[in-house]
Amino acid sequence: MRKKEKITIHDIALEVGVTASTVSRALNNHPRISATTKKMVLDAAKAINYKPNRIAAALRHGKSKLIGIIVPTINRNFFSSIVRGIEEHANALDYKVMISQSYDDYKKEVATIEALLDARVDGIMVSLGKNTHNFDHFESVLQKGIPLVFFDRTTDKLNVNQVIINDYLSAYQATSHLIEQGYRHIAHFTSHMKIRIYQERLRGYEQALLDNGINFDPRLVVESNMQLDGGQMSTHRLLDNNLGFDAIFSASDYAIVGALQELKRINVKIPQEVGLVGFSNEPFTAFTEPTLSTVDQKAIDMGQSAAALFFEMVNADQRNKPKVKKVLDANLIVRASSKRLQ
Amino acid sequence: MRKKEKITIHDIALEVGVTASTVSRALNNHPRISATTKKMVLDAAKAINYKPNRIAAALRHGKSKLIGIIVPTINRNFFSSIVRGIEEHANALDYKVMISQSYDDYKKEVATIEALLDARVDGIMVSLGKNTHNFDHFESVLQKGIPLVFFDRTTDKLNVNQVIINDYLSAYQATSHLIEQGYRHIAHFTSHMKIRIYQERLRGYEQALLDNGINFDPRLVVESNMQLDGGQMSTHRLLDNNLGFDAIFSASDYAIVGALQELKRINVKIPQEVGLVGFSNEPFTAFTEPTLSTVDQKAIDMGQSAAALFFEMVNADQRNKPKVKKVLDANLIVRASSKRLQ
DNA sequence: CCAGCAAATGCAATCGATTGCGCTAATATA
DNA sequence: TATATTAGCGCAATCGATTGCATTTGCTGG
Repeated sequence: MRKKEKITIHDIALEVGVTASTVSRALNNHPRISATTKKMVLDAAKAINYKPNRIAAALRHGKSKLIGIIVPTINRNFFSSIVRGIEEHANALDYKVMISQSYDDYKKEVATIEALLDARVDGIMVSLGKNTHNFDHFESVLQKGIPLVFFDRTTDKLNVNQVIINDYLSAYQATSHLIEQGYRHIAHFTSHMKIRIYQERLRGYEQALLDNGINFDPRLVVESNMQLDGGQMSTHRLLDNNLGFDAIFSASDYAIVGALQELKRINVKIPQEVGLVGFSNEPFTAFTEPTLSTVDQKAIDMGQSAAALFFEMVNADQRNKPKVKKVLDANLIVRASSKRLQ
Repeated sequence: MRKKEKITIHDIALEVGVTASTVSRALNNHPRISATTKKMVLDAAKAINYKPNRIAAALRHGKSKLIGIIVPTINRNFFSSIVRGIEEHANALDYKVMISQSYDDYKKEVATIEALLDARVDGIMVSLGKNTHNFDHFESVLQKGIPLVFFDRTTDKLNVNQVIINDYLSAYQATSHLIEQGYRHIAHFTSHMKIRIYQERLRGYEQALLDNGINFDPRLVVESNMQLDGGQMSTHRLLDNNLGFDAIFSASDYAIVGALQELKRINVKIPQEVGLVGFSNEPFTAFTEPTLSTVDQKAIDMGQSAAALFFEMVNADQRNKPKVKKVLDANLIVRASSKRLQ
């Protein structure tokens, strides 16, 4: 079984009796090629099983039809769903997607940007790492005129297109929900205050308290890494300081599970004694006992929006176009952990 | 701020006063280039911030330095961790990774293979979709001589390199563990019997029963989609048929959570009355109440092994090399749901 | 002093597709 | 009928890096 020769447009040209130029134009549906020739070319292409070499095309017109995506970790339902949304939109337009993970490591994020530029991607979509507070590595992307879209973990220090959810409003609604359920001493689990989403969620939390005549007590706001153990530690801090909280609104589902575990360990009744609301709608929030209320971020929508924004940038004339910030609404999902009325 | 001209080896050549050929060879550390010239070229390259155009290189020597990965869904800790393992290994060798999801859809899997071939990837690594029982789409990959590695969800109908865990042994150990804990009527949740991993896990389950003098009762083996609802339905089937089971070994973590929920709903005590063991060590198994015993598949190891296998194929002379099947050992993680002794 | 050889580099083709420009022939316009 | 258009296609350069085959230079040995 000998190796099949690679078949190129020249083979089609030979077959049809025209030149490669004509074949190329025919394949690209160029208006200056007659319908009959086009048909012959298309038929011949199919007949000899021609596959265009995207690499050659990419070299010629500088488009790789590749989009680079960087997320902190793909290993989260939220991020993998966003990627899914992007992929769906991109594949429909004949683009492929390259995924990289920064693991919340600043250096890796920088290196990944480099790698994507090396790979000559046509655009980059990023959700920032937790430790990224310097944005120089994106400047070179912008300078090269490569479309750049941020989603979810974004920054305002850079003038770029971004897609986010209304973190402020979601937090406001989640907190209001707890208040409606009769909780009054609501704690808040959060993370690095340099990160926009945590700032916003805190802001929504505060405003909801304010609007309902509840005093904001900074001691009830606890920072951690937002992982399971972070949630556990934060819970202990609240307990140890004897702050008498009766609910927790956490900016992360992982942290709220940590709280749930610790509270159950000391026989605190959920939701009767303490109400819990998380953030992200990770699948496991439906698996816990009791099930956890949380905020669904409509990840797939976000991915599709981000992709849509990207393709707008690709098609439109980009010079001096003002950058847009697309804000999606999230969805509070009320489950057992915060429902104590009725 | 005008657009920076693209800088190529010709710019370096001009700078140094040699030709592009020499520059190319110098950059690639060709032995016929003098050390001094090499140094000058390297210095100049750095000075003018030269970035090689991988697309051009790819076109010339037919290597894209891209690896395509296809998984059913990235949205599972197991798969995303495998991808992480592959990525780590690949990036270290200056390869990039393109991830695609088949969503367990046969047609999408076929289309994705096409797309990856179109993108001229240098190799493909696949975990098969649940509904893939025809493998013609891989034949064209093999014919083109493109390295192909299967992992986890593999098939023996194709002569390819593969990386799997010892599903048989893991199931044997999990079942044996339940028996040691005093359970005697152990049910098994499984899925499509066309899929290797489920065959193997069933086999291990059976053999463990046999070796411990327990009768194998086919009515205790329940097939489902292995999702949460599948686990719930399977549990009801067991209950409705009044089969008097006292443990479940599930080939999926999702299904075992479904069982856990249903059993708790009717006040069955876990692990006192019924013991549970899942498979995959999804993160949420540590979040449930009680925590779930499960089998850890060492996903990152698997990814790295798969990548290692791939690079062996790339480097070695591939003709007629016998295909290898790399079998990794998994790890039984005993948590509360199956620990009733002591 | 010159053939002989090796080291170092240049020349030019090549990978496959794209595209500006030009050419031919057919059709339209005057 | 002569000129102006236009449709349809070919020529050849191009994208940037690579590489087989020269070519040049320098050195060794006879």
